Amino acid sequence: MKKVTMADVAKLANVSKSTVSQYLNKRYEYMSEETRKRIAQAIEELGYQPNVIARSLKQKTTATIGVIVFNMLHMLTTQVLHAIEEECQKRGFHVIICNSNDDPEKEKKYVNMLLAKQVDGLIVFPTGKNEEVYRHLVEERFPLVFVDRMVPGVEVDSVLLDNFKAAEMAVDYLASHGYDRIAIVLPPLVAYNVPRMERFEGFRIAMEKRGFVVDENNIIAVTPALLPDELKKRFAKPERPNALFAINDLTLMGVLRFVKETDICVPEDLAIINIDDVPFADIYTPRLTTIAQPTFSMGKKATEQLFVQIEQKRKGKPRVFRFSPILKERTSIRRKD
Amino acid sequence: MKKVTMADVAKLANVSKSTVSQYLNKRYEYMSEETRKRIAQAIEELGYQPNVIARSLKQKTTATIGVIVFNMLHMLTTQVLHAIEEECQKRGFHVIICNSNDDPEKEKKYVNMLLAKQVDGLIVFPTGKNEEVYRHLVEERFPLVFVDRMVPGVEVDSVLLDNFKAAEMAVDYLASHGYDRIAIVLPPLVAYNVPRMERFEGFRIAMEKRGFVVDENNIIAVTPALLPDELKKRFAKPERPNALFAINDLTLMGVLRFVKETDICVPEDLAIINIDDVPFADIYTPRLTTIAQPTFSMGKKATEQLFVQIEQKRKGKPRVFRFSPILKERTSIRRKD
DNA sequence: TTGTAAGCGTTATCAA
DNA sequence: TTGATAACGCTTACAA
Repeated sequence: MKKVTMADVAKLANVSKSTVSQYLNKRYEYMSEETRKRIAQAIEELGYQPNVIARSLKQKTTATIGVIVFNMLHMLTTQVLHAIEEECQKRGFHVIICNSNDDPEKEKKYVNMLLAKQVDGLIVFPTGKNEEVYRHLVEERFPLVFVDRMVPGVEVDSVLLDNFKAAEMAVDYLASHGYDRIAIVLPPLVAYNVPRMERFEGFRIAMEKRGFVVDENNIIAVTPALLPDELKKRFAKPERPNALFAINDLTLMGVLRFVKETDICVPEDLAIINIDDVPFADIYTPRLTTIAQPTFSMGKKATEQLFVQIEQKRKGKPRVFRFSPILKERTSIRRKD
Repeated sequence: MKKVTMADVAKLANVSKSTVSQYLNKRYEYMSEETRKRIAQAIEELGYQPNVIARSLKQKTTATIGVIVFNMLHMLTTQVLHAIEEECQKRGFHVIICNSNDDPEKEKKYVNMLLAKQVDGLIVFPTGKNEEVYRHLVEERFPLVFVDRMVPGVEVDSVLLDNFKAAEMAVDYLASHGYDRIAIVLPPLVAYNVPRMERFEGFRIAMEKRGFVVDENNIIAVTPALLPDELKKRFAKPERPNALFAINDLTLMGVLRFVKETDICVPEDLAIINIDDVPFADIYTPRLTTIAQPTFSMGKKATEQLFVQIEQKRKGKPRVFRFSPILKERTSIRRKD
């Protein structure tokens, strides 16, 4: 459809391509008012639009970054993406979004495709299983930032929740409200999922610090779909927990489903706290006390950090930015006496 | 960082660039096993990766589409985007995502930037206020699909919910369960927001068909933030509604907030139904009866339709694809006698 | 079966 | 103040 090129404009304006190029790049200094006008008019008349691809080829920069996420439907992802897009928008950059769906093979393919497309940088919510791929990027000093998770063995600027603090916050809040039989609810632990590990470790440490013993029965590690049943089993056993700490929104859903299927009362019989602020926290009964991630700040920071790398190619030591969780005090926990 | 080019590979393999190009494009037919191997090895050795930008310049196709949405945080958006990404992934295409934030100026700027970047097509969740921009694209026969909303006056393939049917579904379900004082809850009506208008019209028509009169008091059109207060005012007046139809998830939130701030019982005092399936529908008490949009199918269809346009440049009459809403029967409505 | 050379639409260098 | 001309890295006739 669109075929009008710089040459056409040049011809119509009776100047050379180079002059048009000057004009487009606002190097007006040595340009007569006269030609400037003629070019402007020619552009207008032809409805000319520069071809960014051609420019990119020459300038070796595309004003585009790639983002690879492991779960597009997750709320954290949505919100961080929103912030990334906004930051890029400010700088005139575009964002290509790819969904690895937690599949390392896809993730790897995407990295390569995006590099082939000459993106200027990459923000990745990593699956955690492509060490060599990322290590290679680091060696090449390719601009790269991790978000949410990190890849063991790869040193890269990373933006993460302070997971230890979040777990500690949960335990402390529960403990200070008089709860003493606290169970943690999470998907099965796997080494490559760093936040999960950290939240679990944070929990264990906080419990010990408080002088609680962590009963093996109170580590409920099962995939969210099986959670309601697993919880029922647990609650059939003695020494029921009186508080549940769900390490993310998905496990929270499992917990709430369980609660709904039983006659347990929250917070009378059971206190609930979780990481990730969910949109219905305020309208649920009781209103849910949660530990929110500052998703917007995290996305902003990740983008800013990527641009630091893009602008000054030589980068210093990679830094890990830990964002403090935010306690949203509502009513799913009540002081117990 | 990456500087190895086809010429380097050619040199190392002792062949010409064209031969390497043949190889890369899998035109092996007239290539000796011998050279093939040499090229493969040279590529391997140098870690060569083709520069897609250069290819795009020549081939006039970027294997990239642009998507402009008016609200990145909306669940519908997230889910449709997910489907779009997946469909594109299958075809080896990438997706550039832009957020117009319902600002027509931004939307317009994005359209132009994406065209400059030579995207092969555009999927837009339109603000509804850029008629000329889109009209121009249509004239140029540029591949374009609208999702969720349409732009009055622009004839383009569009993927939308069957909003009339959705509204009718709500009224019918409520009526058949014995509710007779049904109120509709929605943001203020504006002409460029087609789905909103359609849902409202659908409601009005369905009510009339059922022989109900639509009391002006039962059209609660106010921005979601003010909704709880507005509803309180309404419920202070006589002839309270006994059922509420919220036209989307955001207004639903307003309704639920209102319910929470009062002592109204759902579904005893008040039945609730809404468009958009919300993730907590199942765990809310009572479980929420909703009218879901088939978001995944919609995203898939939009993408397929875009590729139809991309592949056969001459397109027939634009089509509007209306997707049927899906009633998710839960317990926020109970038979009334 | 492989190589030469001419583009693709810009930008950049250097003359004029 | 403006214009030739050579890149940028790849594809593609056409030749050899």
